[in-house]
Amino acid sequence: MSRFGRLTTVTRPYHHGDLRRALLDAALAQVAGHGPAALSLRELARQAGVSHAAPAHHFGNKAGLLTAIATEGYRMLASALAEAGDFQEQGVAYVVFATEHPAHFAVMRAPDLLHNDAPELTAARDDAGRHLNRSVAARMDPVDEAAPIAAWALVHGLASLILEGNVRPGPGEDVASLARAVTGHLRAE
Amino acid sequence: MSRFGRLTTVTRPYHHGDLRRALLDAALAQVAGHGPAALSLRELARQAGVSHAAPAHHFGNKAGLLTAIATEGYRMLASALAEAGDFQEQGVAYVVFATEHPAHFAVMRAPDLLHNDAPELTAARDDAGRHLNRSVAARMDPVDEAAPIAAWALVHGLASLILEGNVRPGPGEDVASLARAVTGHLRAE
DNA sequence: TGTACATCAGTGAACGCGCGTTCACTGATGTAC
DNA sequence: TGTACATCAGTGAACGCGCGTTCACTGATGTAC
Repeated sequence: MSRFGRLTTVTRPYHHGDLRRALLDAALAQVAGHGPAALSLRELARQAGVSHAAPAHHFGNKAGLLTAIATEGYRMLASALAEAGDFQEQGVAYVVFATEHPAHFAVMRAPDLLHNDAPELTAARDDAGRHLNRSVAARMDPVDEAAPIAAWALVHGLASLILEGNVRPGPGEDVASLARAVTGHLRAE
Repeated sequence: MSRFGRLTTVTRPYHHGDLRRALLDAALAQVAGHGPAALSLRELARQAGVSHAAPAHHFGNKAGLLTAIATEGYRMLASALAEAGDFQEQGVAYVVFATEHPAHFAVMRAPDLLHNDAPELTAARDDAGRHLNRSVAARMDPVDEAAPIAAWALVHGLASLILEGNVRPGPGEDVASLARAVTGHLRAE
């Protein structure tokens, strides 16, 4: 028997190992299926094989758990935007992020369910906003206020349509190339 | 005492008058506030001043009520699209519909909560789709598959951003004029 | 090497709540004669 | 004009359920000495 034998027997060890992460992942699966409002802490605990009171230990309450997910989402989005080269590629990155992380995206859009003033959340959100503003400022005519709104609406709408099942990349096409084709329809300045 | 005196006394009459409509309106208010998933039939009944079992009488169950709302929404959208002159004005009409009827719009986007195969629902939805296709066919290059997707994404995204509180018409501007300015950024064919 | 102790992670019972749905019922209304 | 009857609208009690949160607790682990 290995020195970790105790951990690999059929009966679960008392300590989970990484329950926090396991709960987050179970929550993401639940949100992807039924939306953030329908999230149930007891169902999470069941999926993680843990008592129903355990989630409170890590997140305090439901809003705490969703706040952790939203924060994680904004951090991922910020780093995706940071890596994207120019303005159009940021749009592509936005669509790709939303479709690859639909549960994070949905939670980020449901501020009512979060501790919306939690410092780590607002910090992550501001960080993502800064990356966007940088490239908008670099490209847009500052007088035309509708231009950045149009750009944002286009990528936000495409992401929504894909997530809601109304639009799908064609054969041999991925989300990024579809997003590139669609954002190509924005008028050049 | 007028001949309707009985109906205007403080104690409620046994028959409501138009309970069906009253329940739909209360449901729309609830959905606008908390989304379709959080709709509670008992809360509706409370607001309509009626016993909690009364809604079942009119709609069977919760999905039946939401299906009635979605059907009504598609009918309104279809007639708004029918009245809009050209393609761009249809886009404007889409955004205006979504922002003027946010609760209908939200329910229409939540097919999981509906009796999605109900004949009156599918009929209304198909009708709205027909109006859209007509004007898309009249204007778009049939080879460029991304063009209608871009148009739809733009108006859908703008509607979402307004509804989520991320974008607001400027001073002296209404939703329609904002939508016109934004859709003007689509590349002409 | 052993032992005492602090700390952390997870348990399980209990609470009170609001919900959707069912069901036999009663009040009100309209219609046929 | 009256009366019997069918139909419709809404009632209220009851059911079983899953939920979030609290709380005193126990198991497991790490650390100081």
